[in-house]
Amino acid sequence: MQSEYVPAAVEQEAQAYWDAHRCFAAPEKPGARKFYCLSMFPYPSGRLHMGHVRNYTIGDAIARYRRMQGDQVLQPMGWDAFGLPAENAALERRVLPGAWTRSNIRAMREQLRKLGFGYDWERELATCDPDYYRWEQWFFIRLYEKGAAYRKKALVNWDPADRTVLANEQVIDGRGWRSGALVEQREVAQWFLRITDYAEQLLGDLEQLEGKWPPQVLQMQRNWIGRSRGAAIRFAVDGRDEPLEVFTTRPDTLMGTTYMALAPGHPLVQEIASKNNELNDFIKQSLKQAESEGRDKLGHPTGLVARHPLTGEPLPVWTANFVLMEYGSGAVMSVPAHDQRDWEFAKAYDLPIRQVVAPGDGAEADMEAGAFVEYGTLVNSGEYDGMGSEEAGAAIVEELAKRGQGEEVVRYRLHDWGVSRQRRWGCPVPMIHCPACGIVPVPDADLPVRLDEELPPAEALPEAWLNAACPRCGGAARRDTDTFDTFVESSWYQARFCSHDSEDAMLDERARHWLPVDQYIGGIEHAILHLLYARYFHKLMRDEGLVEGDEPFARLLTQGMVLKDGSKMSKSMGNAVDPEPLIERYGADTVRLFMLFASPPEHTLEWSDSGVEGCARFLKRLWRFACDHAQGGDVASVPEAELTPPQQELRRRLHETIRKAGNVIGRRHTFNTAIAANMELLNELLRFDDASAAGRTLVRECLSAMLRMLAPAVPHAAHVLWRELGFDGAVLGQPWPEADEAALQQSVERIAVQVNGKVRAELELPTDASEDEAGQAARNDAKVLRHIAGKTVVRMIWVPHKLVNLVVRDG
RNA sequence: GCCGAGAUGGCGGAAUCGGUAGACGCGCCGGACUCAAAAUCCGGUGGGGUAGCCCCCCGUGUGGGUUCGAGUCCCACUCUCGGUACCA
Repeated sequence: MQSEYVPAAVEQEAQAYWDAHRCFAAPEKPGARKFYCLSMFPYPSGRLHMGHVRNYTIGDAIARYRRMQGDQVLQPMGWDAFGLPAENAALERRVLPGAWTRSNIRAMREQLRKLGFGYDWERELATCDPDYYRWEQWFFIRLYEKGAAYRKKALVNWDPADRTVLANEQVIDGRGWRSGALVEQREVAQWFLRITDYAEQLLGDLEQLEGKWPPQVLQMQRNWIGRSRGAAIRFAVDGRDEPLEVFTTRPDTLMGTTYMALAPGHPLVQEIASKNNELNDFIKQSLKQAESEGRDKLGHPTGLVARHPLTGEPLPVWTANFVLMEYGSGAVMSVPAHDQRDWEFAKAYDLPIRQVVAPGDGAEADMEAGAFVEYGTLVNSGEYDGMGSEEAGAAIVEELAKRGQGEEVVRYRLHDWGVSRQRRWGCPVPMIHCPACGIVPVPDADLPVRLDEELPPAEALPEAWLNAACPRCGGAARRDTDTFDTFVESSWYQARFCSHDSEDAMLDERARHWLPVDQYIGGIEHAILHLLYARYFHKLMRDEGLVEGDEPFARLLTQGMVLKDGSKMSKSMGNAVDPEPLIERYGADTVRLFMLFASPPEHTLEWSDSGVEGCARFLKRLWRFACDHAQGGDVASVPEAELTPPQQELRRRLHETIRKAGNVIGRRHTFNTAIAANMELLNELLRFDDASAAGRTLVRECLSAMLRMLAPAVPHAAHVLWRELGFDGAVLGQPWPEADEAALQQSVERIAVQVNGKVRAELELPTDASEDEAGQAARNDAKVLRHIAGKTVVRMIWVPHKLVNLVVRDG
């Protein structure tokens, strides 16, 4: 055996073994306890970054740990392969997006293999494979057929130079991020998924995830869905048939309404503006401005007059820049006395402020200083005077309902999900537009609608691709030219991994076997969009009978960012550390060990070159120690009773380590402390100088347990050392070590002695010492005596196996 | 503003049932080996007092509280990080 640790050779040997024995293939075994461990799949940018390495190291360590617990583990890997960078690369380097993407996948797959992650590569998928997106198209058509997908015109960011829709993130200071052209708001017909139909479930089912997902992720999802309960109230408008509907969470303030405010994009405003130049100019101006809090409240009167639903009082109708078309109905009843924005607007345009709620404690609200926004007691509200806000609100809604002018409603911040993208490198929308029949889905038999991967994205789609016969009437028709948002692909990949090779169905019984994902691991940056969409898709698939259960990810671990010099590692910051040279220099095991040891998974991880060195040193020490032991030849096993006290102590330390490591990994995934415990144990072993048969037996017991405990973190070194030491089988298939209760027993133990809560001495007592014995020993201790001399012990606290606390008082 | 998480040595972090704060690693200091260096090994390392570590005092963001005993529980603050926001 090589007494010097050469990571490259070690890692090659271990990986060759795993490959040859298909160790990570995950067949379905009915009856076995399954564990589906999934790390968020990467976008194939071409190279792994340190964030990937951390993410996948954590996932792999958990998967390997569960396997040693006896679980049937599935851990797949794939590629989130559609997206803009491929199109940009195509434009910049004259390559095809598909070729570029696939070559990146090859490079990154090689990097993942070098790191020794235990993936079932037979299930690998890329979302740009027609076999994958075919089922996405199939499923979209099912959604369309049941009304869950629909097409409507929507305002979008339109880049006139690149002739495409841009995501909000791609608009910088009102200009397209690539073209630099001024972005226009344009109405374009787009596909939407009716996620708002599931808002209530998406919110309610978060309860199932309580304690299993990080609390901040649950809260972020709740905020994003943004449920609010309130009232829809309709105000008649003079000279119009249609009333104006508003949404308010404060119906109790209805009597304080002094004007109405509409979003500049409100249809009513748009209509009037077409005949009113001044108003039209105002709208144009206000639409141009980027939305931001704190900007001045600007408005313009529309000339319309609305009627208060209870009093009939005339209320001027304004358009105002602080009213959002995207929330509620794009119109608000303005109550300047009790809403700060309404108040500021009223001050700016000299509109009346009428207080109708007074502070509940009888204090005066200063209407000149600002709005009084809290709940309180009603005033100036006729029959509602004296009621509390909640009671009054309910009474007012009841009265409105009686008159047919309003009712209680629930509103969400969440909007339907616009999934159309005017991009080439994405999943084609499987729809045909027929002049006679309208929108007609592509028949299932004709799926997938394939992208033309040979066509450079800068070139226009050829007529041959665009033209299609209408599946319904057979007439000339055109294909939909949009592709899906790439978030659609990543919303169901976890299910397809289970049925990766199913040719006649999107999913099969294997998906029901493996789902839900038992442990999902990924970055917090996906806390809202990806995780919300994937939860939504799971419910859609459930309602189509494809999967069972309400949620796709039973447990979620969000790993912290990798920092260097205090800020996130990134190319743009210039502080990125490339994993590859590090693996070359130290080996995959050292990199993995550092990732797990430097901090707990959820925390940020501060990069440290010397920290990596420290991990490398530990592995070298472990290696050398194991080699030295192996060179000592075989050992005979010796009955436990014959152990000397130092041997017994080492054995106790071993089993304490086992207990601790199992505890912290199983309960909290804090590999850092499990590794630290093993480092301590190695330090003990290095001090343990005992070449007797019993001593060597004991060392062997320690090594056996240590290699198993370290295997999830440093699988290659553990694999080779396990074999070199002549243990049975491969360490990968071994059970996790179990702590031996008998070994944990000790005859004497160290007890702290406190006087008035301060530690003053340490005692060595028999483990079975009684309270009286402990008290006596404590009082007789010289150090303790100094602190109790001349005082009265009024009380003694006895915590068995831990401490004695003498409570003393002067005199 | 609102929501969430957090604050422990020079640094990353331990101590998650209220019971010896600072495990483990890094860094630093001293020593061994060496012609020398690297590597490796051994010892020390919260601050202060002090005849060296025999001991004593202080110490987990700040100020109070509960308790025999608080990093841990309660109240009030400060700061940091993350998310989100004219959401009616």
